[in-house]
Amino acid sequence: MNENKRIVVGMSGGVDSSVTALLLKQQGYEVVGVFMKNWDDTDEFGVCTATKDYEDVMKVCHQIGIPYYTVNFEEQYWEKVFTYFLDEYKNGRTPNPDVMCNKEIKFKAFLDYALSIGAEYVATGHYARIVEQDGQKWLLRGKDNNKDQTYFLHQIKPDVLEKVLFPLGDLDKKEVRKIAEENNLATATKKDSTGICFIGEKNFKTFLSEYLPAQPGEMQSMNGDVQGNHDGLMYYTIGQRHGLGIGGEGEPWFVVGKNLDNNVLYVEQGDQNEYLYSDRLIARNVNWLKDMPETFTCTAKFRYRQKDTPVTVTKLDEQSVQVDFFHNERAVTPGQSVVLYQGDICLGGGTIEEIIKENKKLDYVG
RNA sequence: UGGGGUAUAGCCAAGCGGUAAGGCACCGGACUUUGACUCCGUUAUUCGUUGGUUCGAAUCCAGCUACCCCAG
Repeated sequence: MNENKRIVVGMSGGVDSSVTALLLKQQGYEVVGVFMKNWDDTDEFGVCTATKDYEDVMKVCHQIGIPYYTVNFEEQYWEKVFTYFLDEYKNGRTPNPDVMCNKEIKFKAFLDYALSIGAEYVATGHYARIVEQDGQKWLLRGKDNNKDQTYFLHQIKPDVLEKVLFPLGDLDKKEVRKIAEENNLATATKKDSTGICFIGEKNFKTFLSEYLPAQPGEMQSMNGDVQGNHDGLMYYTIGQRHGLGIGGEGEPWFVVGKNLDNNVLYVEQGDQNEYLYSDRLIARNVNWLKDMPETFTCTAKFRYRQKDTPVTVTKLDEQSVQVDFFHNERAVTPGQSVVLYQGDICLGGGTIEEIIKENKKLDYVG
């Protein structure tokens, strides 16, 4: 029944997308493996480090018996993702490039490409589920809650769900590894990739310094005392502990904010420090994956791999919301995403713009 | 140039004659498709320096050096 349905699988050269392609092939689809090249990461020896990944894609596709192609989105990636990435850092915020990559590249440019070559669906190795209920498709967390990636997917448009398959959504990571091993896939024991795709193994600071000028300045505690010097505000994010180099007496020091005008990084001592906590945020660029009323309660995540926390959401307009936390939250950070859930259903989410505590906007978080 | 005090890892800091705690920082690793957080682990043959006492000294004594405090 699936014989004549063509599916394009986004293949990264990792075990997840390999198994994705395999499973769809076994289900009888006409599967095409496509490797996305979004970044020219030729190193100082003239070797493109994506080459190794593409070799793995080729091996796996041979094993499965499907055709494979490369598609180049470097231009779109630079324009839509990397520019955003740099702009956010320039403004002292902490961007989430992977969220943007899913929104603009994987589930827009890449999807359009797939449809243009006659594909009925695009599939990826994300740990997330799409289910249909009452004639509507909803995005659900992956069954393997530990690997759930809906946080990164919340910005994709609802109608995109009609065209996407996540075959790994009902599997645990362990099962995926097992399937890969049983089928002797070349990527069966390949280590999971982490880190920003275009930075890879490189040092984050070194990478960023190649694109943005660093402006060293003072680190101050909130009372104005100078505690040390920073290498440039963009290298730090709210709640960060390491890399400050402040030793001495007492508890560890954490970044609690930044002042772009004065080029000051604010630091305070102790994981429980009051300056790290807030009780409300304003988010914009909200994407809804489910119709919701003007105000409702649900749970939210402010960072990937964080536990859900109960909140009340109030729509300010179609694109922005106010989110009130039931309990004070630590290190909520502008530029990161707030993603809303009801049970396993991902309702959508937006970009954190303002942090508020006791009705006062926290200006120091930048 | 009178009196008193302190000198232990990058920074705090235990130790008080029996063979260098701990915390912070740093570094390494785990975790992780952001940046972080978190977790685990390593890090002083040596206690400002030179001598002395002792079976044995970071610990006691003396000289020297540095810093601090009080008087000047």
